[in-house]
Parts: sequence; C-alpha cells; structure tokens
Amino acid sequence: MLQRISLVTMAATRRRLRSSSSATKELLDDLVAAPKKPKRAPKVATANAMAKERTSGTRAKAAVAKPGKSLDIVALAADADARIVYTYPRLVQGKLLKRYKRFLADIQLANDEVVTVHCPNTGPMIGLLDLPLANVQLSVSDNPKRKYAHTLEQIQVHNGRGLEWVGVHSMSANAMVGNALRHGWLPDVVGHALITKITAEVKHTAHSRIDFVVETNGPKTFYIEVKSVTLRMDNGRAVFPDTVSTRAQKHVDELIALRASHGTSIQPTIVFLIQRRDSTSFAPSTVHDPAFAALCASAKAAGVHLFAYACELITSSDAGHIVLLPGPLPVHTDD
DNA sequence: TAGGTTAGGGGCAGGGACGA
DNA sequence: TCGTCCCTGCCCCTAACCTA
Repeated sequence: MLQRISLVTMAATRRRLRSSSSATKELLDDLVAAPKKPKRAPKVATANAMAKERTSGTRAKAAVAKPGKSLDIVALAADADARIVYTYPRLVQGKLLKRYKRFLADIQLANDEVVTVHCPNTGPMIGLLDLPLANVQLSVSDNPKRKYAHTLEQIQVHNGRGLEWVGVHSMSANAMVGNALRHGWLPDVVGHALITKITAEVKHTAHSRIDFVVETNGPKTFYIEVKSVTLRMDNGRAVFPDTVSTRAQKHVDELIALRASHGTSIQPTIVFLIQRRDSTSFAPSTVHDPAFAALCASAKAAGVHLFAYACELITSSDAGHIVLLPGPLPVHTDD
C-alpha cells in the first residue's frame, strides 16, 4: 500500500515551528520524505528540492505517470491557524547594489561588507529592481560546496502605497505549495475529498515532469503545476510571466494534452503562487507573454483549473517564515 | 565589401534525481 | 558515494543573412 499518512501531533508540530534552528530542515525533510532512504539534510535553499526537472521536447501523448517523491500527508492540520508554508531559520538583511549575470547579485550587508550572492530567479524580475539600494533578505547556507553562501530570498519594493516584501526564490513556490497540499490548505484545488497520496516531480511524458500528483479517495487524480509569481500591476492584479516564457507555454500545453488524453479521470491544474501579499487578483500576462495568456484561456476552456494564492513574509529578528494567505484569488483569463 | 540585424547556441550557479 | 543530467532564461558571442 503506497498510502502513507503520518500523524503529526499538534504539540510536536508547534514545537517544530517554534524551533527556528530546525524548523525548515524538518519541514523540508518531511516535504521530500523518502520511504526508506533518508535524504541528506536540506539546506535553506532546499526549496530546490522541488526544482523542476524538465527537458524541451515534443509533446508526446501522456504516458503512465512514473513515481516521484512521496510526500507525507499531515493528517491533523495542527498549525492551520498559522498556515506556515515555508520557514527561514536564518535571514540576513542587506541592500541590493546590483543584479547581474542572471544568477548573481551584489549585496551590501549591515556592516558595509559587500557580498556576492546567488540569485535564484532567472527572469528579468520586472518591478523588483526599481528601488535603488532596495532592502533584501538573504538566507545563509553552510554547504561548503557552494560558491556563494548567501541566497537572495526577498526584495522590498514600493507598490505605490508602501513598501512590500516580494519573494524572488522561484523554486521555493513548489515547496510552499507542497506544504500547503500536505496540510490540506488548498481544498479549492484538490476538492474536498481526502488526500491519500502526494507525489512530487512525477514524470508523465518522456521529457516532462509535473510538480505534484495528488491522489484522493475521490474519482480524480490531480496533476498540479506550480508557477511562482512576483509581478504586480498598478491595479493590484498579479501577473505571470514577466517575460516571454516558452517553457511556461510548454507546461500549459502539456496540461491541455493531459486533459485531452485522460478525460475527466485526472484534473490538470495550475497553481500560481504570488509571493507577495498586496495582490487582489491574478491574470496571465497578455502584456509580457500573449501566447501564454492565450494558452491559459484555452486551457481553462479545455478543463484545466487555474488557481492563484498569495503569501506573506513574516520576519522576526533574524529569521522568518512564509504564511499562506486566504484564497484563492480571482483568476482572469479573458482579458 | 562593410555594416547592421537577426537567429542560434553555450555559459552561467545551485542542487535534486538518478544510475552506476 | 560519486558522477552526470537537467532545470531556470538572460547575456554574450558567433554565424548567417540582408542591405547599401
């Protein structure tokens, strides 16, 4: 029986979340828990545990999904009041001097030391680089193999009304959605049936993986693709992508193909995770990638579900966590 | 032939998955 | 345990093509 449901007690969960030194590690260990072979301890940047592994290629007819990583399901949503989906055991503040070479940024720390950090967002980061010397939050890794110990996690932007933290770690969105699924915080996404199994990174074609496959005691299996959203327009609407993304187009195309090949036995779904709290709705960007927006409209018409959730960074003195905000937000695909 | 434009491809950093 | 593969997409370099 593949079903694995771990019972996490309320006290234990709260204890874990309070323990800043181990919270992230345990959360993420749980998130990617392997049945037998324990994984090595993830570092802060282990959001990459959910890193997508896809290759370009022709869209083959959906094959039988191959098993990926099984995720423990938290039967008792002990910390449902907090809805913490991600924890940074250690954060360092600084000011953004420049971002360059796609993966790098120079940051001035509080002691005036300038460090080069890894920037885990490969996009143009439109709207995030406007403020000179913007405040940033860095996570710190003790992995000796890393060239740069710091990872850029959050940038503070001005949204017209005030300062706002925006998460830039595009791969952490997968970890956040994974945790939300485990805790049952996305009932709109997977229906109200009992989740029996969550598998991450499931290979479903010769060249493609889906972020999550969620099985329930209902008739449908949910195939969920996660997209990280950082850009917000002046009208309060979050949009994705912020540049032409043929890869994102490909992913939507794959979900449409899944729907066409499997009918109603599976439910292809896209979850747009907005890594900021100041958005009131979401839309695929017709400005930055009209083809993607058109594909999303087609996908919706074909039966692919689109959801958008926002989250918020809560910081303490030198740590922080991400809280999933109530949702979903309205998704507009018709304009 | 020279200059400008466009297209294509590789490199970049980090880390998980997978196979040997 | 280790090596390899692959993901992200911008940037830069080179090649191909077009025009004057």
